[in-house]
Amino acid sequence: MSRQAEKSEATRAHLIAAARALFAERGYAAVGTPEIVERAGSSRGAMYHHFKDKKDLFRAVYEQLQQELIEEISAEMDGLGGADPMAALETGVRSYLRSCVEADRARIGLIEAPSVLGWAEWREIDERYALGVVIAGLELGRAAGMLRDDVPLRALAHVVLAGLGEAGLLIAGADDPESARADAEPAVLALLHGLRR
Amino acid sequence: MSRQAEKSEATRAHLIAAARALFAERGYAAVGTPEIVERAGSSRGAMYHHFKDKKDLFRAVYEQLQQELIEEISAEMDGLGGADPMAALETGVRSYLRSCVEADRARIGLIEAPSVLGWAEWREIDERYALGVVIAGLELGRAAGMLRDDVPLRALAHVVLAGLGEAGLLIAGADDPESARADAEPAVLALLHGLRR
DNA sequence: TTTAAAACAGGCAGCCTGTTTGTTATCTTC
DNA sequence: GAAGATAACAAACAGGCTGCCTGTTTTAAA
Repeated sequence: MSRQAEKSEATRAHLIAAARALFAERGYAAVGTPEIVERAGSSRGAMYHHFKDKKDLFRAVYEQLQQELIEEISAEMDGLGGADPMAALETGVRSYLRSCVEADRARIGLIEAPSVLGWAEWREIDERYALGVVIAGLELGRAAGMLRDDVPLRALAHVVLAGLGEAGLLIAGADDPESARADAEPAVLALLHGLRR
Repeated sequence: MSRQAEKSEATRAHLIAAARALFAERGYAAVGTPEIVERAGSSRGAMYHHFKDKKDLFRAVYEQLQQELIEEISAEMDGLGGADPMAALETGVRSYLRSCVEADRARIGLIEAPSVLGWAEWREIDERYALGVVIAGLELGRAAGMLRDDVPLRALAHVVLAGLGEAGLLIAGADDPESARADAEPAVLALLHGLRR
């Protein structure tokens, strides 16, 4: 990697990290680019060199977040060996909700992203990450004959993922995240189990 | 009602209506107050007299939306007579999804509201409207012994409502809302039926 | 009729965004 | 290795928007 590309990647990463922290803390609209670049130890000129606009920076933050998320979760799911699809789905749910106890993922990914990116683009990105995992999980469950297959899969995955997201918000926004998790987790699992046949 | 209060209420209503149309069309952040007051045939001075700030105007729009929504839906649910709680819930779901075919409710209530009001306030308002209906519906189902009662009700209501909302977005954002509804409705109903015992 | 207050209108200051122009460092090519 | 080209950054600028503040008019009350 060339010296130039290295430095460039570093400032890019600093900008994303600073934006991520600030967006998580106070939201997209309440944080200005001057504050972001100051925290990143950079300048607005550099920022607008690397990103088309503020929204583009947010998009990078969001994709990073999703990337991390599915890496974590699918690692845990794969750890099971793939014998039992239902167990894998359950593990995925538990893993996700556990990660929502630290809350920046929930705020950026579920509260800010839809309004900043617009629903269409948000959905499109999601499809490459979290939604993709859910769809795959449900498909495996069906292939194993463990889930009812008389419901449109794609729509079902959307609805399930939304429920999971809300559970995450419930946890992330609670005074006592651990006890909120104890409430939210059974709720999501109950929905999932209700899909068995 | 005095002549003054009458006129005052009229401009207030005009402002809310204009804001509602514009927010639904292009989103909260992309619409400025100058455009809102121009469409309302009013002035920024008047707007800041009636509302604390732009967010306060949005809040009024959102509450109006929720008000209309639950009036419509609970009217239909009550029309069933209350004999069968599961049928009432199903009717509520169908009624909501039907209303999402015209899309401003979905965009304002589900995409914009959480980020504009913040999750805590959004949830608080929701609790007085849609979430309240869902909680009541689930409680009736449990009282009738038709729904499993081993899951925290409040969390369950949140998760179900979020799923319902996502289904609404799926419909509102689709090229062909009617066919999207044909996919999304069974998905939500499948989750609901899965909660029976 | 006088006084107070509500309803509104317009202007002002401060901030933010996106663009543009300018400068420095790095890479490539001859 | 020198020179042109390009990427990386910096800083100033214009336009727009928000919230506030100061007036003005209309209505209600005393």
